[in-house]
Parts: sequence; C-alpha cells; structure tokens
Amino acid sequence: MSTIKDVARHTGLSLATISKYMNGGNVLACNRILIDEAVAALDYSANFSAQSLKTNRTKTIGVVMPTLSIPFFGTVVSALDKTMRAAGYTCLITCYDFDRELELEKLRVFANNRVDGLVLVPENVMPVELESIIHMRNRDIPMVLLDRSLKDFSCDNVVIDNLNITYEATERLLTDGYRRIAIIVGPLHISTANERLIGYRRVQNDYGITVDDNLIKIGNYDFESGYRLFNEFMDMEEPPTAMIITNYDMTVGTVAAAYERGVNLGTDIGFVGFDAMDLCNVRKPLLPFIEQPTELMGQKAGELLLKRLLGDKEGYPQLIRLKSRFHAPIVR
Amino acid sequence: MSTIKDVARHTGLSLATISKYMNGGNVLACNRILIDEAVAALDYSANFSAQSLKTNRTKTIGVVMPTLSIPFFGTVVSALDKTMRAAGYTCLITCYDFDRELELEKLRVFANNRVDGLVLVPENVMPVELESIIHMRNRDIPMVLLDRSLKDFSCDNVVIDNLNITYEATERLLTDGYRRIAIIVGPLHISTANERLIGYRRVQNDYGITVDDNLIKIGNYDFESGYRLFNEFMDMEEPPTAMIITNYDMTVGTVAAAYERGVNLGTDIGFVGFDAMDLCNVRKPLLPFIEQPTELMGQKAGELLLKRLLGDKEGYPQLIRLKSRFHAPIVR
DNA sequence: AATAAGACGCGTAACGTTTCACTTTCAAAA
DNA sequence: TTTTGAAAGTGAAACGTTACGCGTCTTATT
Repeated sequence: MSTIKDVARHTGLSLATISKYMNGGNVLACNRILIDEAVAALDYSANFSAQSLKTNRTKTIGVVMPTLSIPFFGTVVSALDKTMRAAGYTCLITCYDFDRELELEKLRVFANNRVDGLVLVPENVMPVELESIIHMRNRDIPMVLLDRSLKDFSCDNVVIDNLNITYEATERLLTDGYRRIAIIVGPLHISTANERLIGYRRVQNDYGITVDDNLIKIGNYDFESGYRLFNEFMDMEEPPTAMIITNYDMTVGTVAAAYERGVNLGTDIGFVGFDAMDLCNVRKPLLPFIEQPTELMGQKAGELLLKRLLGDKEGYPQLIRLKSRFHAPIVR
Repeated sequence: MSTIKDVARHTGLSLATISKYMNGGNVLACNRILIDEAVAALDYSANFSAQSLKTNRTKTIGVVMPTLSIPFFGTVVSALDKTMRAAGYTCLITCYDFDRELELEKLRVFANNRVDGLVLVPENVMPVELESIIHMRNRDIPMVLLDRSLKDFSCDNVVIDNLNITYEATERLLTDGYRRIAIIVGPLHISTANERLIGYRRVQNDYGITVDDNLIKIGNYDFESGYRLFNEFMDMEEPPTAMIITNYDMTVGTVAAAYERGVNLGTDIGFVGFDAMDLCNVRKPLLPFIEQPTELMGQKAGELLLKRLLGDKEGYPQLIRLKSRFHAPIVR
C-alpha cells in the first residue's frame, strides 16, 4: 500500500512537493510528469484518515433517516447527494428504523469526526440530545433538519407547507360539495402529520363546519395503514363521502383497498391522494393529488448546508418552507 | 475539542494508560473512576481519523446501491445493517442512481481507507474495474455482491433462486390450464431479470410449449413499466390469458392499470405478483405471488462479509443462493 | 522477611498527511 | 555581469491515536 513517501522516493522530490501538487499546487512541468508517472506506477492515492486527521475536514456529510424503505426519502436524498457532490462533498447515509436509541447512536457516530455536516430527518430525538450532539466536543457541526421540524429546537430546517396543502385540498372537496370529508394522517408527534391535520381542521372551521372527529384516523404512513383505515372508514355506519390521504404509501394502500371493495375513487367517493402522481394521474376519472417538491427539498437542504459549511451564518436558524402543489383535474 | 492528552493531563495518568482503558484494558479501580470523570468532564471521545490512521481499521463497511427509491433494497440493507451493528460495525450507504460513472466513483471513495469491507448491488460496473478497486493499493478489501451476480467475475455473492421461482410460478399457471402466459421482466443485463426469464422459458420448453416472444416484455423494474406494459399486453389483438410480473414496483403498476381498466386479476386473467404481499394477500380472489427472503438476504450478506473480515477465506468465492417462496392461494 | 509472579503504568515511536517557514533556482532587468 | 524577486522546492513539526517494550508496584507464597 503505497504512501506519499513512496512517491517522493520514486521521483526524488520531497514530500512537501508531492503534497503540494496533489492538492492542486504548481510544480515544474518536468516534475509534474515525474509525479504523474510515479502515482500511476505505485497506484498511489491519498490516505483518507491521515488527510482528515491533519486537516480536520472530511469533505463528507452524514445523512440520517428514519427508514430506507420509503421512496420519498430516497428521492430527496438522491437530490441532496447530487447537490453536495457538485460541491465536492460525499454523502454517507444511514437509517435508524424508527428506533430512538439508534437515531441517537447514528448521529453520535457521525458527529465524531467522521463528517463535516449533518442532515437529519428526525423522529423521536429530543432537543436537548440533539443540542449536545451538534455541540459535540466543543465544535459546532452544521446540521439541517429535513422534512420535519422539531418543537423547541432551533436549527436550519427545510420543510414543505404542510398546513396549506391540506387546507387547499380540503377546500377543494368542500367547494365540490362534499361535507363528510375524512382524513388519514400519520403519527401526530411527527410535525408533518400534525400540520396536515391542522390545515384540514382550519379550513372547515373557516367554512363554519364542525369537524367530526370520527372522520380523522391516524396511520403509520405505511401501506397497511392506508389499506386498513380505508376499510374502517367504509365500514362505518355513515361512511365519509370524501377522503384525503396524506402520504404516498397510505395512498397506495387506499387505492388497493378501494380496488378490492369495488369502490370507484373520484366517482363513488371524493378523493385526494398524496405524492402518487403515478397512481392518480393515469386513471379515469383523474384523481386530484398533492405533489411534494421532492427533488427541490434535497437540493435546498444541500445548498443551505453548503452555506453553513463555508462558515456563513447569515439568517441562522433558517426555515425554508417549500410550496407543494395541489393537482386538481380540470374536468371532474 | 478535547483529546486523549487532555484526559491524561486531567487525571495525571499517562496517554498509554488512558488509551489502554478506553480500549477495554484493565486499570486500577481508582484510576478507572478518575478517567471516567475526566472523560465526562471534558466530553472526550476518540478521534475517528486518528484511530483509523493508527489501526488501519474503520469498523465500517460501505454499501453501494443502484437507488434508494426501491423499498426492496431498503429492507435488505436494513437487515444487513442490523447484522453488522451486532458485530460492532457501522454501515454507510450510498447510491449511484443507475449511473455507471457514479457507481465506480462511489466504490473508489469507499475503497480508499474509508471502509473495511464493501457490499455492492452491481448494475453496470465491469469485472475488470471491480477487480482493480478491491485490490486497490495492494490491499484486498472484502466485498460481497448482493442480489445480483456478475458474469466473469468471481466474488462472494448472495442472491435468490431467480430461475426456479419463475419456473415454479409459470408451472402453476400451466397446471391451472393457462396457455398464453405473459411475463414482464426487468432489463436483461441485470442477472435477476435474465434468470427469471430463463425460468419462464425453461418450464414451457419442458412442457413442450413454444414460447410466443410477443408475450415477453422488458420493463425497467418501476411502476411506470408495469402500468404501461400491462396495458400493452391487454391491447394486443390476442391478449395473454395470464401474466407474471417479476418485481414489486411493476406489480403495483400492473395492479393500478388493472384497476383502471376494470380487469379483475385472478379471475379475468391469471396472475402472479412479486414481493407484493400487501397487495396480493388481501384481495379476493387471493392472488399468488412470489416472496423474496428480503431480511435473510441482508443477514446472510452481513454474515459472509463478517467471516471475510475475520480473515476466514474458507470457500471463497462463495455463492449463497436463497430460496424464494411461491405463495399460491389454496383455493382458486 | 525475601522474593517471585502478575498486574499495572509509562515513554516513545510510529501511522500518512499537510503546512509553516525557509532556502534554492532561474530568468529578466539594470 | 550583477541584482532582484517570484516561483518552486524542502525539512520538520504537528494532527490524535495505538502498541511495543519496559519499569515499578502489589500481593501471595515460602
């Protein structure tokens, strides 16, 4: 395993010169050739650990996610990775499978000199714990919270306008004449679920409608929840006449359940899906759905983190709230 | 940012003693207390770069995937992570978005002193390139190929019995009396797709049936392919009477398309889905489907890698081929 | 009380880089 | 030919660990 010393010996130049050249410095043309040759001959490449020990930078950022089984997060992270890569950073991803202890452990592993910055999709971590991690070892490590906010914790944050988006979707169903509008949301300790529920409630208040709490069901943001809760709604004595589903997996579950029961979404029952362009945009009737700016989320998070990595603290803590789009079919 | 030196100074002990204790060595009870106190007071934890520079180990393995948007891979990796974690290793994940250059770059980044081992789900990388990466810098770095095999490249490998599983599924449809059985497979340069197609062909040969190549369609393992190709099949002059779909996303696409067209899977048309327990196991009629041992794949890959990391070269290159299950409803 | 055996503690030399503070080289200007 | 100054090259000191080879202290045995 060859080192920079081997290159120095091979070329007859000094360590310092090789290092300088490898880091983009100028050397004489003849030496450049010499070094290039030696590097090729010895199959040299710089030792990452030594480099980051010396420079205290890793040019790496850590991404910590609740799960790898939700395509939404995959797409966001993919865009984040692209943004960071363009700036010379490598993204390293890990997931904690919704487990509180793991969430902390993974953050700690990263924070310990392995990464220059962090992106976190938080689930159960507590503000005080997070505080101690980003101030770890008296060094502030830049962190961006992604998709979700954390109460009582100020931090750079990229989210979408969850409240408005369910407000708008519900409003659409209201103006279409539906009155018994049901909603399936995620676990309420997750900010997205909570905000989406508030939007749903607020618009009905604004329209002078009393919300029937039986029309609110809380799922786990997964296929099974969507499938099961749709059936629960349809089995009610007085089923809802319309339904809003608030994430992708639950939308797919709902569509599957509807198919099985022979319920025709959009005609038999008013319907708004989520992130399910595939599913909603092709069928007849076209179904309205909410679309999150997935790629943009990753990109914005990356840009914000890069800004912090350059030491620019302007506007900290910054909250970037991106607009979702409500796609309503033109003709119903 | 405190170092082991600070702990030494704070306790009055030497560097060597602190280091020994931090690595599980024995020290006097009084010194243990002293060190624990100092570590807490100074918020000390070992510098990862220095540690791995010195020991030449990172206790980390790199996982390189085609995409993060396919839940199947997420589940596999989650199980892999669990296995490695239990053995004191950290998994770092990255994806290359189906891009050949990126696939190579990500592997190189990892191979450069950042990880002790590699797990790769290969797509376009060439054997010779892979060879040069795992022998990088004259150091052999253990690697396990996951889910897919690579022609002309011998390496530890964990896959499923793709051929048998489509053989069995097709055979079931044959014995149920179907004769125009269609199949939707993935891109044929991916070993899973290729093997699944071979199984489909072989059983029909064995039954003396001439395969109609119009009944074979090649998708991209995504929702859109399943949706589109199902429609293409149904729009044929003489549509197939049964259909086998060979991954999860395409199965969901197919189910969506069937729903939209009012085609009743399982009654109007024979059907075998893939990995779609959710989707297939709930509907009436129950649909047969193929189930991959997702968790087991991750676990086996982890165990094999751990064995290599311990220096045990027994049986190299080892091919672990896991059995899938064909779930057929008992009553049709 | 002497000593052997074992446990514990310590000094120091690496690991492979980068970087600071110099020195040398070389070509153009005087 | 000498002077000058920028460009290129160099030696050596870190960065924070670990681990080897010893020295020293404790304790038990005779």
